[in-house]
Amino acid sequence: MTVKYTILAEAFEKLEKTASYLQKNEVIVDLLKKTPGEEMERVVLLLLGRTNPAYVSKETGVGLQQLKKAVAKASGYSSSEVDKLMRQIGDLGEVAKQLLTKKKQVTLFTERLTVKKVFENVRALPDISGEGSVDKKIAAIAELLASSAPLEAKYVTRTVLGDLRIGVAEGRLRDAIATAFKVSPDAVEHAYMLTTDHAMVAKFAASGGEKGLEKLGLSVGHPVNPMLAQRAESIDEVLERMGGKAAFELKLDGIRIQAHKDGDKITMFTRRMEDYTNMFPDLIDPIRRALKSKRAILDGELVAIDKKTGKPMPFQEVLKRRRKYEIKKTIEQIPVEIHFFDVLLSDGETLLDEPYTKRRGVLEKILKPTDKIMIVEQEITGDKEEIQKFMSKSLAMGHEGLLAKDLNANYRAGRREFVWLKLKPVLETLDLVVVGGLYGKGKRAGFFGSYLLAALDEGTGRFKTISKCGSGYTDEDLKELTKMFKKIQLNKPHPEVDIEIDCDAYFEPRVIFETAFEEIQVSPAEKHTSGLGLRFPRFIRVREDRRPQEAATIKEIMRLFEAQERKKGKRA
DNA sequence: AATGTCTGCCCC
DNA sequence: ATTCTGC
DNA sequence: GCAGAATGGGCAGACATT
Repeated sequence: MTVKYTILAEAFEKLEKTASYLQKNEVIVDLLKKTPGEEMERVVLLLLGRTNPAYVSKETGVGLQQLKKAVAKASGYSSSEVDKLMRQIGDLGEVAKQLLTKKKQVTLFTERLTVKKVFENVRALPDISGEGSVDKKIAAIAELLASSAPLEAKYVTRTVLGDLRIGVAEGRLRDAIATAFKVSPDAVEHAYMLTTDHAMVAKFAASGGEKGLEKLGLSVGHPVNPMLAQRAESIDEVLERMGGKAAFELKLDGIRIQAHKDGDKITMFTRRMEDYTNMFPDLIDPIRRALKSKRAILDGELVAIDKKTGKPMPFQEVLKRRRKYEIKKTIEQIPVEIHFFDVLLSDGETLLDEPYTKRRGVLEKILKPTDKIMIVEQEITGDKEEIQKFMSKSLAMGHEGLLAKDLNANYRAGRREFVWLKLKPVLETLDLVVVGGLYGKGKRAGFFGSYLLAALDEGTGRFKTISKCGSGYTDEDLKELTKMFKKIQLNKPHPEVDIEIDCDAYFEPRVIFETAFEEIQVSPAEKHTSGLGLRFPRFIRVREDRRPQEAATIKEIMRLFEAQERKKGKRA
């Protein structure tokens, strides 16, 4: 039995229109109940805007730019027409719907799209590769769109983009599976934590209820969604939330790595459950030798340490290890090590549901540290001064700060909760000049969704860009800023500004944003003309009291950058 | 062969 | 990654 | 407090273009 795609498209439309969890639940439950077993996997994945479970790393290779071409092709409208509408609406799915509505008035179509066809065609995209593949992909998508009704085209488009934006993700799906198949949300969540596979959870729940879900378990070699931490503002907040005492660990700035050992076989997964094993052949044998268990799943952070100084190298250096070619050469330039802090399974024992202290105990028992494989330094305390000292030590070592962990908490796979807290030093801010704006997408359609910021180069009197900023605004901010900037917008960069990045509008350097960030980085000049970039920029407020000549200067920022590097001990 | 554009449930 | 917002 | 949806810098790789 086949399910028509229009049923899905209509359900998606309802889900997009309502914000209520209860109503969303009704719609999804309805859909799941009428989905036959053989379609369950497709429907569940499509609900999440995907055609593969999260742990399968296959990408379409089609993003907004290529997809715009496919929409143009399918609708018969020009690229500039698509661009124009895209700017107004901020959602390519809606653009596709509108353009096809116009076209479909003159075209009759007979064959109705099925869920299976959409699913398989989208899923096939990653396998199209080699010379000419870009055009082939565009053609394949255009064909799918051409046989879609307008509403269907909206969601086909969004599915290809991997961004359904219907307010459905793991939480809504968990609750709906629970209701539809009469099992508890906790059972669904637990099963998902073990398998990382909603389609499988739905199938087992549908056919076997809670008993069915209990059959699912951890499997070595198959990634677990890593547990995440919330940010805390202060040590006091940490102690309050943790009940006066917690385990504190160094927070390292690298790549989260989950290492699996099954006999001799080692596999490494990232936070997004990508298999990175091949990128780190230099760690395979060390892990194998350091780990006493025959089978195990460990959680840790991979960092690069400068041999000369003993300090961590910038995150940008670690990123260079993320590669397919020239691995051997890069191993020498950027040697890495892993600091483990958790264990999810050891030999026969699944440890997810055990408290932190027990897991840490097991970790210390099964891991014999070496020069490349270590255990994260930890302190259990409730003493504020001691925590402060540990924090200072972490920063002096060149690390990011501390993680605080609830001593009794189990491992909550894939969750970001307040049982793990990150503590970082308070933010700095810079007063930067707004020189450009970029149209927003989705719920920011019709507004500038982000702004390009610059600093003053005192030597030349010119403004040079340092970062975009698209976070920190309230809805009200976005509305008011857009209104204000539309009045003074230019259609080319102001003559006093050096810009490499294309914007939708440019401004005379006049308005100043106070901008928070975590770190100053070196930036390629073809991106930011100041040669510097901000890590994690966010808007704080408009500095109405400042004139552009009072903005931060490149020289000042350069000094801040040097001070920052000194603090981390990376420079003399 | 060099350069440019786009993409990534990318990493953070 | 950070941040805001509706539930 | 959770979930979801906006948005950031910067890296390598895949293709397209010159």
